[in-house]
Amino acid sequence: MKANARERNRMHGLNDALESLRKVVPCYSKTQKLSKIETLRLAKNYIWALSEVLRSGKAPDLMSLSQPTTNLVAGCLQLNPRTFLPEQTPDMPTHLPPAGAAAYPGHFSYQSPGLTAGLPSPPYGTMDPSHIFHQVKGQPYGSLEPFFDGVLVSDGPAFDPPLSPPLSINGNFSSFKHEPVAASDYDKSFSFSVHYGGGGAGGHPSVYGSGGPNPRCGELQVEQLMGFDGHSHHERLMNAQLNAIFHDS
DNA sequence: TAGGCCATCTGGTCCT
DNA sequence: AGGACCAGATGGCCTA
Repeated sequence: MKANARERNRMHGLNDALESLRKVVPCYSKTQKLSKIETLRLAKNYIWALSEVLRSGKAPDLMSLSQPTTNLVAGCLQLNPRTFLPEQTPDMPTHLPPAGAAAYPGHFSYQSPGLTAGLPSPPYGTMDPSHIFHQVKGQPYGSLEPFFDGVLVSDGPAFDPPLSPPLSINGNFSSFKHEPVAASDYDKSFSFSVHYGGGGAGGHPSVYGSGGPNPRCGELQVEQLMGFDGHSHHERLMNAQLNAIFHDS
């Protein structure tokens, strides 16, 4: 019994730490908790993305992303590339779709070898750009350098080999939708919200969900909520890119 | 009913 | 010896 109690407390401490982590990754939602594995993956990618921002001084370029990530960015956001990448014309895509993508424009799909899986992690959470831009932009680099010094030496993406099943993302660029979302489902303090569907069960989205339509979250939407208008177009694009990155696995 | 996620129990191993 | 850590087993809860 004593050993059990210790083990319980130990696991509670672990869960408390995980909960703290949930609150600082850009998908925190009070109503829809990220699973443990999703939290860890998201945190890993969050750190990587922020490191990229610090290293390069700009938002991560889609070209530097893995193919699944790039597909995820496009597929999940369901954005027209013109919206996503304002400088390019729809006739001559330079960033999207990535190599391996099928048809363009209008629609592409990337079928990764092996397993067929849906969106990697479909939390209903939201992302506050301040998580990234206020803390990174506003943070004097000097105070961060001691922490990152000697760490950010690699030029390549710092992603680990995929621990999760390969992604299979189907993106339809032509359907950019604005649909109202029940405000009660989300923390109103967030100004930027991206959420996407997924399968799974157990009261929360599945890590390897099928991505099937769902009354609440059948598709990822980029929405204009309060405060969103205050951001420049470019900044919104950066937010969208980063947000997508954080969901890669 | 199957599958995902979770909490808990439990035995083993390692460390102090 | 006692505590920390780990991993396997088990059962509950929930949703498709």
